[in-house]
Amino acid sequence: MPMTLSKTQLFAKVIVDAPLPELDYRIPDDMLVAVGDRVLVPLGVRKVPGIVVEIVRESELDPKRIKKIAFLLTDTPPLPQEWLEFTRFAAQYYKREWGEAAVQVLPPFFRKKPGVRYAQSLAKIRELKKKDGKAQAQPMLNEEQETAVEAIMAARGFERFVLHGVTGSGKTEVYLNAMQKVLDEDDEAQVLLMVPEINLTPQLEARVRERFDRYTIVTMNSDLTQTERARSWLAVHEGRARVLVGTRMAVFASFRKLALIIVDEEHDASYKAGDGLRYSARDLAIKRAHMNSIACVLGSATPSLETWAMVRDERARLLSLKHRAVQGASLPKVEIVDTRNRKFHIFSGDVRLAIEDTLQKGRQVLVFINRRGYAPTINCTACGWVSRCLHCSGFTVYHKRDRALVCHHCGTRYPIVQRCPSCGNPEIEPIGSGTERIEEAIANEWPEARVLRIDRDSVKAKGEADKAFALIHRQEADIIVGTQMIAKGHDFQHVGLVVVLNADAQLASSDIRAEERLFAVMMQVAGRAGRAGGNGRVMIQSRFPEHPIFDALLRQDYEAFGDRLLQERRESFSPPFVYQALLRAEARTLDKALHFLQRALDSSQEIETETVRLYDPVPMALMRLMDAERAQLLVEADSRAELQRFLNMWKGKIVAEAGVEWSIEVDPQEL
DNA sequence: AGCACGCCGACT
DNA sequence: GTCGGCGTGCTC
Repeated sequence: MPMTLSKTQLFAKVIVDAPLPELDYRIPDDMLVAVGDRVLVPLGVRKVPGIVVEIVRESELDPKRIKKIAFLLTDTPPLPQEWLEFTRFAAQYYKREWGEAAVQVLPPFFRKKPGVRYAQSLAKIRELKKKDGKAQAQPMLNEEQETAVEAIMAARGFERFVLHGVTGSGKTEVYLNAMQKVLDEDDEAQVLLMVPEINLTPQLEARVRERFDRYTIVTMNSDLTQTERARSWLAVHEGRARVLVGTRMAVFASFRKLALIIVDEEHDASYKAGDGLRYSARDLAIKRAHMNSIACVLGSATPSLETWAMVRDERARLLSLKHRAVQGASLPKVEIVDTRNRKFHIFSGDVRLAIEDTLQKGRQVLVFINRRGYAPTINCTACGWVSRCLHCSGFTVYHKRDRALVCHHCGTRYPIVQRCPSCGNPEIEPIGSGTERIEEAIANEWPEARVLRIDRDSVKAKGEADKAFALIHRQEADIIVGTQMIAKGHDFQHVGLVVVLNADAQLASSDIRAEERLFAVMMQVAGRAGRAGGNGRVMIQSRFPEHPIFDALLRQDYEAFGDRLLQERRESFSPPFVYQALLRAEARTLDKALHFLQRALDSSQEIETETVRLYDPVPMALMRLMDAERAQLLVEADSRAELQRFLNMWKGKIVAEAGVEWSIEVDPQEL
């Protein structure tokens, strides 16, 4: 019987970067398409990038409506099944379409049709070869570190570890050892080391590179150029790179053989994506480890309560580093300075004395204030007028140096007013203090000291921050005033005193996570003092010195702190004991946004559920942002599964309204 | 998401 | 009389 050469028509299910489900396309006879291939497909009048997720023999659709795949991108091997499943999970968990999530997390470079220059840079890319050198000498581990590494290596399949230890306890050495063992064991194995945005410093990268000289290491973060990012991505995708060090986006890299995931500073807020797919890279890292049956290590001096709850109900194994591994490092002495009866402007008498004493000893002082600008707002002394943004529902911040009133939400700048716009009074005064004002006060009080301010305004351009930090290391500054920026990732050898101003602002916050964040930041700030030579001092000014947070802080006792907060959360039915999602709406007017949410709330009545609770629509904390008025509706459930089940049913019932933009956020970090 | 189509208001 | 506003609907 003669061979029939008529080919069977095949169809590809393709995901694209749009809120659309999988779309069917005809595969041209001469095109060899596989699952995971990147393609260009016609969509409406345009051509868009897509990914083939399935190949089928039949389509439900009217054949006339099915278009052909326009182009097959053959520049990279197909995306592996594991990556497809992982992105599908992420999309469905965060209530987006698969394509939106998957295409968005590919490096921009791989979202377009290749040209000549593209091919050239790709060839250059592939020059990054898999290395195979000699083993490195390893620093000695102490007993705790040894135990931690052994526990991680003994993991069979999926297991969560929480590596808990203060600054200087040697967490990094544990990561590096575990990584090394995993890499040495299997010469295909790959490791993902995730770091917060601010921590991917050249210093850390250099340390990892030096240690893993024998392996190809790549990094991934938003500072890389498109080509650099593509090069890293491809090296991991093709298995040439064995180690990926990256920020939250790295969780979506495509691996050949992922064998270990480490999330450093897992409590850090930068793991949560603020736009697009609002994922938590830490949560997804755990899920990905689970899907790959491998270990996931979460490291922190101050674990998030979600993570601490895992430890306490034994979903994660706690590995504690209680002793300082770093030579010469000692715990700084923490003092709470009672400012209830303040008779001073910025620094209490004790703090002033301590600053002078430190300067005399030739050591540096770090002053930490969590607020940039000169003053949070300006105020008319006669009628009480305060400067506000025209586009947002917030005050504008007085920036003295720039001679401007700046909205920190939308960036709008306004000229300084000479007289009150409301009553004409020429006396207008700054209210409160930011970094600029503190800098000014210090310069007045200690005119001989060299003062350096570090915040987002003083080190705007790329590289300026590194220059400023270098200045500190060379001891060319005596007093450093700064925001969070100075708290993270940098080891200052000559700092003898850390002063914390304005810790109270966070204690007064209504955000349930404010206290845990304050604790984390203060532990971090405290870690800046006394890295070398001991006798480091930390002074925290507060009007609530009896607050229990300080008790735990004095003893540097995270466990007690975490347990107390968990207890409070349990009693108040708050996360991590309940699971939350928000339905958000924005419109030209608050009424429209609230109306939409009310309708969505009504539509939820039809859904049968016992444990899911919906709250009334309310304006958001920052109600107006860039001329949009915003409101939200909180949904709570006793389990993730219940919440997911409810959201899946609810999503289909929500009816769009003209002029109202809406979105669902799963596991919001702020309400 | 993008993009086209379509139906009402102020401009060369 | 046309340019352009954004409301509506569709994309395999």
